[in-house]
Amino acid sequence: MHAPTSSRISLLSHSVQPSLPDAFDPAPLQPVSFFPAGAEIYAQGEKAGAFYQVEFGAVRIYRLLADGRRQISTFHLAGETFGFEADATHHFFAEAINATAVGVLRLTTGADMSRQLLPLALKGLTRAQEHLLVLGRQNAIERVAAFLVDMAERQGGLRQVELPMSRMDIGDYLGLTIETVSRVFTRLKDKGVIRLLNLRSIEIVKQDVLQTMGE
Amino acid sequence: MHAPTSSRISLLSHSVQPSLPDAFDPAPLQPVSFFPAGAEIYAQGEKAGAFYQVEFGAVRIYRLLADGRRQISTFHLAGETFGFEADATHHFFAEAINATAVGVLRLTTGADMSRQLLPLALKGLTRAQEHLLVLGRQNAIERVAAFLVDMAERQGGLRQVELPMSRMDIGDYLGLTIETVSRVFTRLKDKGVIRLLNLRSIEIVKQDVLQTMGE
DNA sequence: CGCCTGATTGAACAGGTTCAAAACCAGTGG
DNA sequence: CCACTGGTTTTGAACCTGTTCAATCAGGCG
Repeated sequence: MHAPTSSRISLLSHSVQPSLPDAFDPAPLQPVSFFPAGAEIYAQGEKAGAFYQVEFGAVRIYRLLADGRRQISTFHLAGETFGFEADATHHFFAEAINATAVGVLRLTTGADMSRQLLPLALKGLTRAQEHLLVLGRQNAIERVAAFLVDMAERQGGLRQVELPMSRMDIGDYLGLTIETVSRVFTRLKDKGVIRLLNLRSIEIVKQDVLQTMGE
Repeated sequence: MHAPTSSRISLLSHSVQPSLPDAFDPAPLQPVSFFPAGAEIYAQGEKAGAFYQVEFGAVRIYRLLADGRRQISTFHLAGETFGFEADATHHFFAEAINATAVGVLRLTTGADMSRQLLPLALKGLTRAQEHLLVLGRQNAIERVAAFLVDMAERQGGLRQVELPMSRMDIGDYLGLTIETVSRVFTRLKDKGVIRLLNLRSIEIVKQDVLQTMGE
């Protein structure tokens, strides 16, 4: 496991409790922890008790099978919140995809906390259930299309989309191999639906076509 | 849309608000609504604003693609609660699988409500994310094994498991066709892992083997 | 400039789907 | 009680999409 640039443990056990900011507050939370690319933020089985807001960078949440197969359930981009669990244990792994900063908040058990967390939990639940439809019933092209549309929306609906993650990550998110992801990108490019500006950024040329494919 | 045996609308718009029972209370909630097999409890796009607890029977929660492909995200058995949404709109369909009774509760916006709902939402989130691993990374035999183990656990861990739903429902839950589901059942039977007592109930003979296959 | 990792492309393969037919089961009526 | 009937499930065979294995290509960093 990688160590974050500023010790995670010391921050989590920080004895001075900062005043509770609004979970939706776009301003940075305190304290902030930094993780280099690939660093583990928490592991499955670890004790939970904090939650996190991405300041910059990107985070992948995933689970593993015994033989190493991996399923990424969500990516979290700047501004998004993650880390809340049904019980005191983390059921998933969280890793920084790139150099990432996350605001860390210890959980209190207040009613306010519930009121703030519930909308986030419900939104996450809806997203997860929508992703089930993609994995259970859509083919490779539809999966990639849905992924690109989602990423574009989360980045403000611009034509140009930044993909902070590798093909491997995309594959493990969409239940595909890297080869298939790569082939689908090529296919979409040849059809003139997208343009590959470089490995990590694409331009959506035919928004409507992509939209239709992914639903 | 099927009409429930006692009108859903009249129950939902019931002007007398019963005292709020504990969401975890195993005793029947009031009022109770009855639905015959296949009846719609709510539809995607409908206004949300109530939640439900299964008294007896079983419920499927699902989403559709434009061409009719269906993904069931969850089954709810007796005692389980469903129907909470991220906003005022239902994002999924809910249908009775068999003759089913559900307790109906109108939502209030209190802090108590948040505190009661949050654990349910978080549990649902964890379940959905675990199901993502099944759909994204497991093959047909592993999916069915995981499903049977889950159903067995939810029925008290007994050897004999009742499957209230059709092969079609199981397929749409596991992202498989009915033919594949049927073939896997046959394969598991031939291996001596399960016995098919009748179409809707199976006996788990080799619990350990099934367990290992599904993880 | 060269190396090393990640991405792309190619060809053979396999698991699950599709299409089709037979078997089974539950419910109904004689 | 049994036969009929409609729908569901099982079984079979051909097919297809995505995987696997392998080689080439590209790009970032020392």
